[in-house]
Amino acid sequence: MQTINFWTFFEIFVLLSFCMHHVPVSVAMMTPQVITPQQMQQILQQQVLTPQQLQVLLQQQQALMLQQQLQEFYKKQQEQLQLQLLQQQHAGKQPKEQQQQVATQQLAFQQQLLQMQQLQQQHLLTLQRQGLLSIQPGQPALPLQSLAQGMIPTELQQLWKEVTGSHTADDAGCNNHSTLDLSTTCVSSVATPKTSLLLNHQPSTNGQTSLLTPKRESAAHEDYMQNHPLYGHGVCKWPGCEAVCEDFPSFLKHLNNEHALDDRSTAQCRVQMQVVQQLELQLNLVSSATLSKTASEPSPQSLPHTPTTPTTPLTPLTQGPSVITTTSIHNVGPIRRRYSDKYNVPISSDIAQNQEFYKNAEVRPPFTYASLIRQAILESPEKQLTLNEIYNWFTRMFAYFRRNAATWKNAVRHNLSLHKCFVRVENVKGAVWTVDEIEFQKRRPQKISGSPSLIKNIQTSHAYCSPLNAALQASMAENSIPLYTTASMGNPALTSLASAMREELNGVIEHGNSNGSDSSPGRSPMQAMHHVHVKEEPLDPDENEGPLSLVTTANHSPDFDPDRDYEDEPVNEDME
DNA sequence: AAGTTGGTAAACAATT
DNA sequence: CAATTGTTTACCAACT
Repeated sequence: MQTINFWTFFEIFVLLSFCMHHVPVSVAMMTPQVITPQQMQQILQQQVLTPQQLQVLLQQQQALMLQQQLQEFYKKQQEQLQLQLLQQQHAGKQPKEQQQQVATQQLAFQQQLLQMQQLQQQHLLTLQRQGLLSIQPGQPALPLQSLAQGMIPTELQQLWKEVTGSHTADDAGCNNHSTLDLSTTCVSSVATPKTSLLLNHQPSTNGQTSLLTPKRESAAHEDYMQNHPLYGHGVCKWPGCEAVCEDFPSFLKHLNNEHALDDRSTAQCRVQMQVVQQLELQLNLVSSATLSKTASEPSPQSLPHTPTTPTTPLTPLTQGPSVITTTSIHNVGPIRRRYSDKYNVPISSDIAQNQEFYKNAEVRPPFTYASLIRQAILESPEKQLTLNEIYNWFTRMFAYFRRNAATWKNAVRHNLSLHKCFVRVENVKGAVWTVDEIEFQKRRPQKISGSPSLIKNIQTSHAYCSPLNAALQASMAENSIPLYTTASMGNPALTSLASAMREELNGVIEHGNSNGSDSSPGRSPMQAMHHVHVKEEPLDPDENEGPLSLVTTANHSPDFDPDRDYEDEPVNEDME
């Protein structure tokens, strides 16, 4: 049965996604007004935000994405329902059971939608309270687009810089992880006309629309304390927490202890983004599968990039003002934080799906040099590259590496020499570099931090539940994220997704085996799947990347000239 | 607290 | 000769 095959793939894919803590990307592609997960990730990495700001940002993003989805979803839901039923009736082959099943699934979807909507409204309320979304009575209601336009990355960055840097005297309030008081300065500084976001909503009547001013700071502070977005009715409202806190100070203490910006909360962010992505993916697939059910399947690669509607604008990341520019957010000083290892972002799919982003935005790719070099080599047809070809890959793929060439080229050479996983092979016309995959995996221990119960949940529940649902439940339970996808998400129309996953799966299966005796608690079944032919020694777990089966397309950045020498490009480091 | 890992800088040799 | 390629050491910061 095709359906069974599909679910098998789907199941594995979902598990894989969560095991890898894969940062979703297609959301950003399809709803370009929203911050990309990468930008979110960068924000996380830079740790310029307090957990509260992060939470707000996350909620904001979710609200935006959900709102954008909701409008179209209703239409498509109806469309699809009718079309499917029609098709099935005409085909006459489907037993009534299946028709009923389809109808049930439609219902489930709609329930899910309702939950999303409720969540969204909750988010919006929270945002209003926070002052991040100001609803101005005097202004005419603007279409959703204008809200989205207020969310361009640069402005957000500016916003956060403003928030975190505007009051060094009271810096501990906003910028220190160890304290959680989102001071009124934070609130008032974001609630400026410049940065306030207009929402296509009726003006609220509860007085929350007024902008806070410095004069009202103390009063506002009181107000804020009473209206802390995460505190209400003596209960912590962090998603899924609901811890009882007698008073506000104890709540703050609780917040500080339990919801600090650590691996756990960032994992929550990722999972939530993932959830949204999965939902959107489903929405997209439902509609596309409906439209092309009898036709050929859409190409797998095109799936994540297919716009929801033909009118969806191109990603603003490639457009003027929205491009993340050097002056806006380029990293100051050396970045010593490690990304890929910590967050287990699969480099191949990240790069593949965010090619345009990395090509145009001067954002440092969240991977180590070693990972990038390996990626470059493995992407090549012969799985080998000369040093210069590696250089070229860097500059071709990443705008970030079109500057400070001396620095990163030195780093590349340094890495090539230093790491055993890079093997120099003498060639007829010089030398090329190859990757010793075993060595590479050896030196990259991986953990899924503190989630044995997640593994357990997945293992025990995926067998009999809707796979995605089970994985979501498990993941969100682990990460204390409320379940707003309780409705069954199964839908036969998602078949086309299977082929998209097959590629990734092929890579995984082909890739790995383990010594088979791994029973460490923090290990996921998917990780175990990864080691297939690595038997020699007790290796550390994989990186979960698999052999790069998600092939990147070869379109070059329009503004990148491969012949140009970026080495001496004047860098506007300019004045501080 | 110590060890590990990764990024940067730099000295230097070998090769082209 | 210069430029490129490759090796190595040192230091720092983040992380475990």
